[in-house]
Amino acid sequence: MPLTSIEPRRLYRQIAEQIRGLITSGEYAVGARLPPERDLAKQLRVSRPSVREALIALEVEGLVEVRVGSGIYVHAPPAGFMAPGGANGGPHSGPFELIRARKAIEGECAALAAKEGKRAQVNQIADALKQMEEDSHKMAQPLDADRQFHLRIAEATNNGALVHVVKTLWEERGGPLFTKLQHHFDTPKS
Amino acid sequence: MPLTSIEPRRLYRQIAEQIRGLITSGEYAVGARLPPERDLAKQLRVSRPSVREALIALEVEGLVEVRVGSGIYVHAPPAGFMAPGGANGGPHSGPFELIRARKAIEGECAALAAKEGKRAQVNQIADALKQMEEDSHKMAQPLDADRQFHLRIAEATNNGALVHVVKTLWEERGGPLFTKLQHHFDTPKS
DNA sequence: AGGATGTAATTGGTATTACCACTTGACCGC
DNA sequence: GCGGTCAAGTGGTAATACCAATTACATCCT
Repeated sequence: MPLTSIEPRRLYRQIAEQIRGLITSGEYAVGARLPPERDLAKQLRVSRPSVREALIALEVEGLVEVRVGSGIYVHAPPAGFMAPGGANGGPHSGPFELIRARKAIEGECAALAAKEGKRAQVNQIADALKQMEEDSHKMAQPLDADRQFHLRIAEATNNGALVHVVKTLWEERGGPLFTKLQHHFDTPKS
Repeated sequence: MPLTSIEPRRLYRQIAEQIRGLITSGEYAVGARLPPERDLAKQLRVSRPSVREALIALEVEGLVEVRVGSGIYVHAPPAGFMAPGGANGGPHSGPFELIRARKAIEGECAALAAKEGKRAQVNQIADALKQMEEDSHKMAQPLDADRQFHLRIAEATNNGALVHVVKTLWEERGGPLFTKLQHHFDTPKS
């Protein structure tokens, strides 16, 4: 009984997500030094290696800069995945942007996949779609199957860059500030 | 003469570099499973946490994919370039993927921008376009202006997520292995 | 014999601990 | 006042242990 096929996101991604949230929410401005690794580990109730892994991920993304013996500093805001200021009056920046971006990009993916896709890949898409329907009947959130569906389409384009983009956009889901808003719009309609 | 500011590169970067080399040199083809973390640590004479940090960096870059309990697999080569020993049959996946991805996504951006864009943003786009023409007359590579052009279009969609995606795809350019190939296809035609 | 099933080895994930190198700032002597 | 020295703080790396998931193999039942 495949209930809700969980997706155990790895710790370092969750931690990175949290820290990313601290930065983008304005908690730590550009140039500011965020708490030492040991404090972060204690606050987040995780081990220091895990925190380090998250920080390395953020460093590769160019979000933070690590200065040996000094600390970790905010390097550059991601230039607008979400609202910059904490108490700002941003109209509809947030889940809406992600959803519309996904809509646009995944639409193009489908078009490309239709031309480039191979038969096996089409079958994978069909499988994901069927799985999604089954989950829907079980009153379960079809999150994972939905993700699989769109991911398979992206893969059918035989374009690694597109796959990466789609994957990234999906991972932005589950963010610290999104989830509580996201499900308002995620009623079975897509 | 400011000497050479030494840069004690951190271990995980050196390790990542080595593994990256193993991948791009064809030692490990796409889909292949590279040695377990413990073996890598032993071969490289470093600790497992360091290897893990390097692997996470590579994972963030999209080079490898880790499957829990199974192993680490090569996900997508940054470019299917002129490696002689490469036994891959991929046609020409590499810069082409990026260019086609950009074409698809930026096309959608333009459509969205046409609906959402404000007048000032349209002017910015026009400015970037003019700048690009001027650069072209100077026989200069219109790289930056070109980037500005597409970036302005993305910004005109008022969608931070799309801006980020476009920016990311452009940054993939200038990569270590791309530049020397890229300009073959970047003749003034886009 | 063949398929289903359970079990053990492999492998990544996380935690704990310790120690080293570098940076930084304060303190002290000149 | 200026310079050097030292100590506290912080990231860097290592070693180890244990857990969880996967996979392969052996086993058993039909």
